[in-house]
Amino acid sequence: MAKRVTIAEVAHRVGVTPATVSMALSGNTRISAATRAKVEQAAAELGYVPSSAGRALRRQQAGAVALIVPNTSDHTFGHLYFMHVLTGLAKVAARHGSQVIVSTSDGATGTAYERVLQSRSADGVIVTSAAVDDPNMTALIASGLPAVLIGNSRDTAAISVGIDDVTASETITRHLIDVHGCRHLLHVTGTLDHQAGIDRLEGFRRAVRAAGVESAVVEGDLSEPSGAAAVQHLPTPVDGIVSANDDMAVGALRVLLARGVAVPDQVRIVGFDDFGLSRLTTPMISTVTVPAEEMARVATETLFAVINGTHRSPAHTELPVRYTYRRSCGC
Amino acid sequence: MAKRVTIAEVAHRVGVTPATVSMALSGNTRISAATRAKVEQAAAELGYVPSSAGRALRRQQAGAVALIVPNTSDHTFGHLYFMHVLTGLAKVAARHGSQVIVSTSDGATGTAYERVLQSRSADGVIVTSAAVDDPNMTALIASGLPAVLIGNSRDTAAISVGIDDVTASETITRHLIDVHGCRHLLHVTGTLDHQAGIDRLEGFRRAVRAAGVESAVVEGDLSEPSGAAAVQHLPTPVDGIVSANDDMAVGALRVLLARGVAVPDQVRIVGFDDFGLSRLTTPMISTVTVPAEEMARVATETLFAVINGTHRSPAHTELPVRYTYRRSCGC
DNA sequence: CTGAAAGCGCTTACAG
DNA sequence: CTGAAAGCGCTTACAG
Repeated sequence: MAKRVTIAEVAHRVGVTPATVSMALSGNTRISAATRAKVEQAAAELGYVPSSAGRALRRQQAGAVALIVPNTSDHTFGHLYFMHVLTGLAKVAARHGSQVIVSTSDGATGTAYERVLQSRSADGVIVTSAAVDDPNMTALIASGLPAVLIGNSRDTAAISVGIDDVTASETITRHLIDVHGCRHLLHVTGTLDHQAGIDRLEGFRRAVRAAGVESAVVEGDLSEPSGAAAVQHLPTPVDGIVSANDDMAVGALRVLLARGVAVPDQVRIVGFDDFGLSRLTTPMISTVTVPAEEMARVATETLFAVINGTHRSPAHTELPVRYTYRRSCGC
Repeated sequence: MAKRVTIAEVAHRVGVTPATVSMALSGNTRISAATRAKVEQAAAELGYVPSSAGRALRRQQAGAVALIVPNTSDHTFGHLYFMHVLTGLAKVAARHGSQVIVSTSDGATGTAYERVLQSRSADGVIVTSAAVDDPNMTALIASGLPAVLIGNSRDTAAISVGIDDVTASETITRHLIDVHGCRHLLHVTGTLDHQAGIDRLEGFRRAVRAAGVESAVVEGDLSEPSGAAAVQHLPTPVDGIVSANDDMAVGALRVLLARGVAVPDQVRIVGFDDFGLSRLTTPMISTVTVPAEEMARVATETLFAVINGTHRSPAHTELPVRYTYRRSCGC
């Protein structure tokens, strides 16, 4: 076990007080250039790294931000999504000299993020994929602790970063109708206790209503099997499927191909997310590219603004999506 | 900003000293049951959560472990792999009441994990995917700080958890030869500065040598494009491909299918990892299922043993793999 | 048995 | 301008 070097040892070697070392290393102009040079050299020689605990206790801030991962994220969607989010978060946190804590909110502990915040392990949290009216979420927002939500929330007190799911869903549905001439559309929904699921359904409805085409809706749960199940017993002949995510689109695609249905010639399929899956299938899946990493970057920048008191008023930032048309819609 | 409750406030409300509160909450028998009950109630009412910084400073341990993520993990492989690792790590850390820190070792900072350890932000680290003879890695191991490696290392001082890549690669190669009658094999290697790449190549060589079949080797970099490139200009007619990971197998598969080559009828393909991709292609890819999450669980349990002084001697734990034969090899 | 001090490592407000 | 104390919140070793 390598010994840890304290500020006192650096001070002793240079022949100054710990306070001087602290100031020298933080670039306080009160310390002469000569002293600073000596302190810096001694610190380097000894391999001094400030204790995060000592610093955190004194400064009254942890020097870390936390990403709250809901326990419901065990499938591939979750994996890819959270790595995009984690990547974006990590980049911004590094830029702010902050550590990243990943906190799993397992059912038992319940309010994992409250503990993270109250123990001051983290100065703020990024929360994502919360269900609408999740009591933990509303409590968190009400508590006023620094928190930024990735996604859309009805809570007007929330600070959040998201996309316009209604418009995105409407747009890609209209693409099937207007560009590819679909007249019998099926929507496989996401989880309808999440705002994204609700909004993507709403966008679909708007598009089919405006165009006056036939439509059906099957409720899914974002998993690949639920997408497969949704097309097992089609309620009606269908020439286009709008899936609320790519995983379900993969499931639907697989079933159709196995059944000898030509995609996109007989049935066109579009998905949502573009976190990695949609490029792997044959045909590749046309989808709404959700900028997860950028959402995380913006959310984390916002979080630091909240922590530093720069940002106060609740606000929602909306990021643009891209539409990535591949083979599965006929493009 | 919700105010933070300190142990002093709990003590004040109950009319005891902070020391008594600390002992009561930790279940110290010195405190009477009656007092403990009062303390617990007051703590609950006030919403007291111990400060992690205060506790860390006093106890001289952070109450956190860190996962070091190399910067080279930007592709999907990395995403899926690290989420498996992170999932396993998080479960074990939660069981030990420890936080999880994710630390990106960006090129600039270089020895990110040393800083994490020296600043005492974490009590130990899990490191993965390090290159053979990575100087940072050898320095870390030599430093004696608590660290467990996921993967195989030549460093005899390292504590590590891995699989037998040589045998796994040999076994799946022999499967192509013995079960499916392949006689002209191609190996697309992983990065050969990583032990896994070296070992998987070695296993392939052993199998083809023992069986006396023709073979060729193309060096890849674990990315899907490099798998595609490997089969663009085949050096020789090939009836079986052993790819050092699934991403490259996907790339190779895609090129062959686009060229009208039947898989598995004309060319059989197998991969490595089974982190999620291999089930998405058509045909699905036969592969070696690497138990990434379990490796992480075992590694993290070992890490806590090292931190607690229970585990001292360097050791390597080897976990079994599964062989998941799907459509791409003809099974 | 119990009360209260000491001290973990740091930084900044204060005294000189 | 500079030296050195105070104190962040906690836990345990010590004094009584």
